[in-house]
Amino acid sequence: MQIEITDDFDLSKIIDSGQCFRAKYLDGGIYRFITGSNILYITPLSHHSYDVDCTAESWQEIWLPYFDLDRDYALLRSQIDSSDSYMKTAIDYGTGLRILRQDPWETLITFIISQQKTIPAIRSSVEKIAEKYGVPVETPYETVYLFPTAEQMAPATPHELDLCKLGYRTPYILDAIRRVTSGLLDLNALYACDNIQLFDMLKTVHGVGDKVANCVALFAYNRTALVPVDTWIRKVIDGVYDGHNPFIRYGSAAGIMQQYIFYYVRQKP
DNA sequence: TATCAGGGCCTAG
DNA sequence: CTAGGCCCTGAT
Repeated sequence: MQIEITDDFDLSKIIDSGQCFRAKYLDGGIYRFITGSNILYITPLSHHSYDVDCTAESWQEIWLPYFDLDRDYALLRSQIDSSDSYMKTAIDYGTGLRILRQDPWETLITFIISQQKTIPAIRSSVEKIAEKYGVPVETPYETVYLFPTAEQMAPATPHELDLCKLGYRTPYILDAIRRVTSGLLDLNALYACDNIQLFDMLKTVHGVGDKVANCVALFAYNRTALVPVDTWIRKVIDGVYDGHNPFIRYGSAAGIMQQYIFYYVRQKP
């Protein structure tokens, strides 16, 4: 099926933006995304048109929200304070980025793992978990292992998880599994919570601090007013903005601005 | 081979 | 509130 996307949409930038760790580029111009039990192969054609291997219903119900395509990013970019030259540069550089609406469970586990790891190391651990506990799906291109649900991960032992190179994070993952499978933490119910409630509930999980909670809120629950502050963003706030958080002023788009700057500081030559 | 930092968080003091 | 420790990997 062929679709048209006229707003900002750059698949390579999205994949390299550090918010998702299983999306990838295959050969032949094909990009692959996974969410829940859905797998998408998408190929840019020409002039805002793309080939996707899903049905119209699936595009509408799953992938359109996944890529946050209801939001007008070009409009957002046009509303930036032009006196903020660093922000302007970052946004020009990162045009095409989008904030994904990912699966909350996968996002929670992934960002617990992310602490004190490089992106390649995160990818490796997440992939190992999928291969060990996830359901395999045969596609025309490859065997994909879906990211396991909390229930599917429930039998995991500390020794098994150690094989996924989680290090000191293993007890954190076990705590997350326990809280979700017991109903103590209902990730679906959190969609209805306000930002503060969501943030506080996520932080009840051992190993989830401010940064990880903000990442899950932003990259799964699309809470774009929230700004994860990691070491890179910290450096920009301190070095470029003299310690003053430059994102707050953008209100409900603050988290999106953070993503442009995160991408810029990581990728710029 | 050795060293270092990596999208932090928890605990003790 | 702050310092130190944490398990491991990828990069140099």
